[in-house]
Amino acid sequence: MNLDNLKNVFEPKLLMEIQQFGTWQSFKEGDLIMDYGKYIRMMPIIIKGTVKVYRLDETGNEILLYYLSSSESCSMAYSCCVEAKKSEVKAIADDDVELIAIPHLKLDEWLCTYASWKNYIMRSFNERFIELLKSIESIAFHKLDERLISYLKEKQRLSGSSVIKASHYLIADELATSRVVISRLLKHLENSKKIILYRNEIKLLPAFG
Amino acid sequence: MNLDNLKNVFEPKLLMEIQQFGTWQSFKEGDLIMDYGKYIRMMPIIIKGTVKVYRLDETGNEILLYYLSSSESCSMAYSCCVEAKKSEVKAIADDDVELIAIPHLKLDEWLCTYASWKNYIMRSFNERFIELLKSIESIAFHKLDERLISYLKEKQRLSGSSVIKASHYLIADELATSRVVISRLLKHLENSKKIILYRNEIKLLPAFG
DNA sequence: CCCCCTTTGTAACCTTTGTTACAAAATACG
DNA sequence: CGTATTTTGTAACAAAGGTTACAAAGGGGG
Repeated sequence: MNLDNLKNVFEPKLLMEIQQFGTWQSFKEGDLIMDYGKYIRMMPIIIKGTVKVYRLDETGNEILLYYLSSSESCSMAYSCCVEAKKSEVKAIADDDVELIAIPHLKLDEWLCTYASWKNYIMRSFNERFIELLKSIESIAFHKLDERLISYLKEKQRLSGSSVIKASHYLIADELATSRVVISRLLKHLENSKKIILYRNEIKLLPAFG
Repeated sequence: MNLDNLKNVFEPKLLMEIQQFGTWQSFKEGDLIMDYGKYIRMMPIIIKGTVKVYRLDETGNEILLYYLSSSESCSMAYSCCVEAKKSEVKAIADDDVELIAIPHLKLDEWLCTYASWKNYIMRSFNERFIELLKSIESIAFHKLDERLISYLKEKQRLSGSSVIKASHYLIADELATSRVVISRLLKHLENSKKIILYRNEIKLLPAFG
């Protein structure tokens, strides 16, 4: 593995430091990368694959915060590192994942020595922030059918494929509703020739938009 | 005005710098502190009063992000400063507000020179983050009646008073629903002896909890 | 090839929330 | 004091989403 994805993000000297001080880690689909309550001493930068980040709220609901993919990082991990706190999130490999873990001492150091690092961190925070805001907007102002469509489009964008592999149950879970409701809405979309349903698969047709 | 509120947050030397480089600003209830599209070159630290921070989403809905009160700061402003971007948020004084504005050059500098500053910034990000997560949780998993009760309790906590000054219309707006619905739910709460309704006022009774 | 488990389809019904419409009360303001 | 504006109360209805229950189809493993 190499750090080519990061070439446009960091200056060469910082890349060398990342190479030197970072630790390579590999995970297989479904692997638990980080769990609630563990101490975080490293911040991950995703090189390959996709990571799902969850949070457990006070009432025991597990909520999907965001997906991390190539060259992205986890703001929650960062702020945990800086404050030396236990993890409030759980991270699971959504497919096979390669990442490089940066020790927390370097996080601090680079903030002062590399402008590109500081910008990267700030941009990460901002992107996660905007991401959450979009979630709120989506839940607060859009009906489930619209949200489902956005969800499918996002999956399409992330995977680069018009065939989405997911069960109705999984989708329901990520949209915080029930399976029956999702099945109903998907069936509507199929009836209007926007998608075709298979077992564990949804094919988006050209008419899907 | 003085910086006593910040004594427990920052070390004395940093306090002096804040005093020296920060600019005092006062606003009256309802004043526009920051608007969409303006360049942000200062980060505010609230000394007195409460600020409401809004964001405009793609579909034109204005959404209340969070309240800022004493010794708190606005993470959105911070990341805007660092990336020299235009404001994506609007800030309105909820009552009379005193704040001290820190020029963006100092933001960067202090990050390296004062550990307490770095921690403050990180904690701010984290708090806003958690705040948003709570919003999502609330909207996604709780029914309107529960959300209304939380809303009233939060207002009570922030103002320190059991009498909440707000019209049904305002509440409906902040919970992203319609006035009629809020009136209905409030009337239920009144009928069950939890609150008493007046014009522009809601009195929380002991039974409210 | 059979059994089991997961996934999907569908109906019927209930609850919550949103909408429209209209009236009455409170307040602001000239 | 009288009129305009804002705020609140309420009814009646519509729509969206949640729940329960049950059947059928698909796939995996022995």
